[in-house]
Amino acid sequence: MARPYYVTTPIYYVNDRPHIGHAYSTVAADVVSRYQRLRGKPSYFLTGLDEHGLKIERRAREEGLAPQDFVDRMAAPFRLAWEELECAHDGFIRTTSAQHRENVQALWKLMNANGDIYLDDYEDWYCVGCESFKTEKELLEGNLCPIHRSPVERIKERSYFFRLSNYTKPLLDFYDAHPEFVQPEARFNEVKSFVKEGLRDLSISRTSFRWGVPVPDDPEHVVYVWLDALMNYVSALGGPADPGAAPLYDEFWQASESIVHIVGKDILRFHAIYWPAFLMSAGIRVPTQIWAHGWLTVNGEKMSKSLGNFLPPGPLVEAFGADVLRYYFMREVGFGQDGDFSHQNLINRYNGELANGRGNLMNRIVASILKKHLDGRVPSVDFDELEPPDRALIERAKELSRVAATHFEALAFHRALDAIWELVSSANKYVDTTEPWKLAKQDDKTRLRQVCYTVLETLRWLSILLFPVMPRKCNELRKQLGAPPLLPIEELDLWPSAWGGLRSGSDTKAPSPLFPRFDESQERAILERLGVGARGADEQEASAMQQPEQDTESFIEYDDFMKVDLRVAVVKTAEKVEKSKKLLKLTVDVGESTPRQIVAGISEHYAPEDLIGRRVIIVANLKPRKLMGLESQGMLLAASDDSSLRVLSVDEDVDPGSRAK
RNA sequence: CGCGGGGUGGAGCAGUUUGGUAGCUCGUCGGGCUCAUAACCCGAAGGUCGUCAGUUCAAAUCUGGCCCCCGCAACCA
Repeated sequence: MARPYYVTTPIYYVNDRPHIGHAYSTVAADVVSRYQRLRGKPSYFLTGLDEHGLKIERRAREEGLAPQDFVDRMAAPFRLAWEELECAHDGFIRTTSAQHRENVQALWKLMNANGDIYLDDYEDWYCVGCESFKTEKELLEGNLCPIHRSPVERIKERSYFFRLSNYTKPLLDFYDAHPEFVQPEARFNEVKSFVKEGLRDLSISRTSFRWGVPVPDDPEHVVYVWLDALMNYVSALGGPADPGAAPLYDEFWQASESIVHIVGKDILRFHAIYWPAFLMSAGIRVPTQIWAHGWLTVNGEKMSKSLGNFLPPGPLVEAFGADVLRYYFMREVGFGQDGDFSHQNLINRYNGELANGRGNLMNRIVASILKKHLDGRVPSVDFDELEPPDRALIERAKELSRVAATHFEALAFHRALDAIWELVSSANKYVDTTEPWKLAKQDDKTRLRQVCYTVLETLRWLSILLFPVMPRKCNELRKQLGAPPLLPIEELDLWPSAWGGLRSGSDTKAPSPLFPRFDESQERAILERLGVGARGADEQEASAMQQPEQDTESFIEYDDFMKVDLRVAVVKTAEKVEKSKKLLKLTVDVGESTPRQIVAGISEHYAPEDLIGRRVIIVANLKPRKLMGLESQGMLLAASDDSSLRVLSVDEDVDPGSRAK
């Protein structure tokens, strides 16, 4: 009996709008799920939304909405996007659901019962204006709050901690015992080396905002977002909150053959380290595999807010159809590697592979020969009388079907499609070799029937092999072949292995090309409609909209500004800091008796010798701090954007030590 | 000496585990076919496999050094 298969996407942050990065993950999970289901396995495919957190709370307030109303509104575009993309999820989890919240609390209690949670002080950067903690990464240069642009303070807060440090060894043992736990392998190495460094206990509660799951028995605290978010994979199935009353949990978590989390490489650590540790602590089964896929660039550029090039999937689906976009995602880049989404490339693959390759194979037989010479019906043949080329194609189909299956099992979608396209190509060669148009002229009906049937049956095989990737087109193809639509049935493996499934005598349908070729003018029209290549005024305006608005509350007093002691300094020496990627060690003359040592993160933008003699501006009264063991007695001012960084300097006729204001 | 991945014809990739004619897709050029969505099929050109040295009868593949790119970690006062 086939054992269940469970596959998930990350839950997307509801504050975003769906873009092709989300779509890529979701399509991959859908393809896996459809494949497993075709093989007769019960499969459950989960996606959903992360709806908690400070950012949501704040956005809702800005819009004058209750947080729940806000997330309800933001959830709609995601549901629509997956519908448009034919992603047939079985579950759609929202972290604000009662079922999820109960399960997060249940998880907490289990971890607590295991003695892994304790209360302690948490120390981090805090912005008074926001009334919240900031992570180091959020801060602007010079410890400024990204929102208020004012200095943050180092303060302590009570917080619950998870004894993650106790799980260093159990995790490493687990990794050893499960060599395929993280894919691709290179990513697994990263995870292992991170854990080998030793893990520190993890703060798992916050008191700085309310929009989350309250900690059991201490409602002052809200559960840490990742603990909350990760639990979705279990809570969506019913989870441990309600023992004995969660059949999905029993089937797809407890008894599952495979539990596969598809994630982007950016959130691998949470899935490969924290999540198993939480589950071990709670005594819940750990998933079988974390699959970290790569990132897509768009026409060679990184997707970023400042470029405003987050492509929503909707217009692409409208222009090309869901199946074509799905095909492109799965075909273009190796799953696990980074890749590029290029409109031109999509069109090239469409024309070259879908239209000319598979589409035309269909057309040249069904629309033409079959219709003209065999009444448009699937001919009947005696399989014992087939000739060597026919048998060769059949053998090829069987072999490639097996190969494709192997690759689908391993989530190597591009390789699966590679194998399938070898079959398309073999079939086209077969038609050229057997020359059915000549057989028609010679009126050799027997041979013509054999050739036509062989091609038609190959097409039927293709309609199954490609079904996980292009469900709709495959059923259209089957309709044209006079075959019934493909409906996966539990316990029944529908993957093709036996020749001759296509019924003789069935009527083929009036052929309309499944993948009509785009000519040059259509290509241009599509690209234009999608706004590709015309990167002009609109785009700039859009990105200008993204600039932070002037916030009047963030004005500071002149006196505040004067607290910052800016001085002109002459760079005396400069050298790279050993083993550091970004740091330069400088000594500068600030007109004091001894030069100061300053460590600055500019090594990627300046060669040390270029700085010597420069008159730069430094913050002279900044509290000294050690960086990679070296004390920095001040801070060098520099301006930077996405790609470059330039140090501020003054003309030479100002003495070192002069105040800047 | 922090850990890891990679550098293969114009582009994108496979091949490296288990040394032995360097392969695929796209692009370019030539030919064939004419059933088909100007589609299909065949053939050709194009690579000192990052670099230097070593092992070997033989190295893209094994060993060592070096150069370059990219992740992770550290780090950006």
